Amino acid sequence: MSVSSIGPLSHAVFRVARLHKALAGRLLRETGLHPGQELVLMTLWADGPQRQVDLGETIDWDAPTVARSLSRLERNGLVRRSPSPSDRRVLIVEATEASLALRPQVERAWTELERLTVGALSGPQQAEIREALDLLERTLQRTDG
Amino acid sequence: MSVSSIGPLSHAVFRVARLHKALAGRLLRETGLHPGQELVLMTLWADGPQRQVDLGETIDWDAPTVARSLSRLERNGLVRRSPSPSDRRVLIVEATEASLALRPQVERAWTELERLTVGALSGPQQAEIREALDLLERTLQRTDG
DNA sequence: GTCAGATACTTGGCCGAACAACAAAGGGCC
DNA sequence: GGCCCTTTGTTGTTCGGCCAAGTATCTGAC
Repeated sequence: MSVSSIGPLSHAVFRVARLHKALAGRLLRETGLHPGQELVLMTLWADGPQRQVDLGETIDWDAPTVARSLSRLERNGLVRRSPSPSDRRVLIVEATEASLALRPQVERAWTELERLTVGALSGPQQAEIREALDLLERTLQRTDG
Repeated sequence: MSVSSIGPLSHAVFRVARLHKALAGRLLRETGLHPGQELVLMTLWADGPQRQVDLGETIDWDAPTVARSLSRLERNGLVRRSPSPSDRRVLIVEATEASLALRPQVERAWTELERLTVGALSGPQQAEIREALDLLERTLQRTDG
């Protein structure tokens, strides 16, 4: 009983995800960012200063992952955290001015990532794959808890 | 410029992969295995003793990941490594007898994972998604190097 | 035989990601 | 006011995964 004979769809998801993440890593290389960090920065660039918990909600990370990722970005001067005046539990996160220098590179990397992922797929094929992934996501979402 | 507006397909791949892996983690919980370790064991159960590099080839992991994962499995008594008589560089890996006790649970978990991933999808929808993922995989594979 | 290059594996470092356990602060209820 | 529960964020631990660097061994060209 090999892996693919028991769970062909699951195995395919595994492999696609690994390939995709590795590609993202290669494309982000020049920015010095690791896959995932660009999600944080892009969210902060797009939505502005916000609480950590809201950031985590947007990119769907749990609190510890957000906290540690921000610590690393803060250490590299790409992110700033300041206490909220209205609620002493929360920290307001924002992208620093220094981080803006990376924005063009990051957006170029993501555009390229999408281009390579879509590849030579035809319009209808792209739409099909997108629908398929959305369907998978909704199905998996229901298994939570 | 939000993440999904720049790379909707890439973002979808991210989210599906994360949900899927989290689900695998929950299902494997009773076995005490972490997602990924079951791939190693299933390969060894199916294909028998083999070199680390061949194992890595099958599950598509790089050498350091294979080495460390095997160290952990060896520490837990699920895997045994012995030197090859014909080539003193290589180690032959095999699943231990103790690991066989986990086999039914692992295969049940994977069956359940596939069932939940497929969800309520119709036959044609399943075939479509599988084709879509295969197409994605082939496209991404070509970006290697 | 010798030496360069390929191959097999390990280790160190970094990161994302999950779970658990914790501290601090807020909010509602009595 | 005092109490309980929730919310926010942190740290500890473990894991998969990548790159880079290093060791040991094999192989092939000369």
